[in-house]
Amino acid sequence: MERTDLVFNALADATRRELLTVLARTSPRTATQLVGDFTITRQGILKHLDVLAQAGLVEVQPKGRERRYSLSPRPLDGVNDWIEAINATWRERLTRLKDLVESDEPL
Amino acid sequence: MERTDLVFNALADATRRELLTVLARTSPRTATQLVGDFTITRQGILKHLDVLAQAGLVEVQPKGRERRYSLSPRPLDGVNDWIEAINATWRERLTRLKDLVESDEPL
DNA sequence: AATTGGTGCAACCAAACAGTTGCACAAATG
DNA sequence: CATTTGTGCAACTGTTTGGTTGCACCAATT
Repeated sequence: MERTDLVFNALADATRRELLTVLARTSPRTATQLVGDFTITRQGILKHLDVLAQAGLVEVQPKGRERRYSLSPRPLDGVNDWIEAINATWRERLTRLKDLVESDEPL
Repeated sequence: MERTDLVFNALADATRRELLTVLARTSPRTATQLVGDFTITRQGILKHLDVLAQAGLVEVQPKGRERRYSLSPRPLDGVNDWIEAINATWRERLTRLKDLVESDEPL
């Protein structure tokens, strides 16, 4: 799995997106601190945090015996780029169609 | 599963993203036409197209005995909005931190 | 030194999923 | 009418994954 794929995959889960939202508001936080905001176990949260970290969407900073997680939103640019690429291709295709219709060529 | 969730989930798969890219370039296309661009079966493609349709990212247009699929990129706006929301919260948090540092208050 | 609290690792389970094959049906074509 | 070609539906398989419990470890506190 390459980077872009990891990012999209990480965003595919609602709990993980919620984690990012929480971390955008208040970071860094440890897994145990995050448990309160969710209904699942700390281990469950840790798995999600790991997926997010693999995608580069979250950074871990060990501090004493704690592990503090904070948001790292830069990979989201890649998502924007991909979407923009799709939109560009689509717009260009529409333009081609429009030109074709406006030219008085027969079908 | 609500709409936004369906969209994110649809984008999580590499084959589905590839499908969208192909459809952005050349649509509408039938499932059988699309097979050539991939290594998987028509049935596999159909499953992916169904997921994309559920998310509103693809539209189906029956024509004779064919079923023509075309891109419908509007749900991608929702993704952009979500990313922008995250970025906004994050920026605001950074600003709060900066203000806190610049005010000459003691720690 | 003993206890407490935060952490990671491993095994396990059930559900979801990507992808397949097989078949039956409907619409074009001859 | 017979044949071909595109389609949908259903069943099956292997793998992934979200989530759990249990345990061992390590650092801080007393």
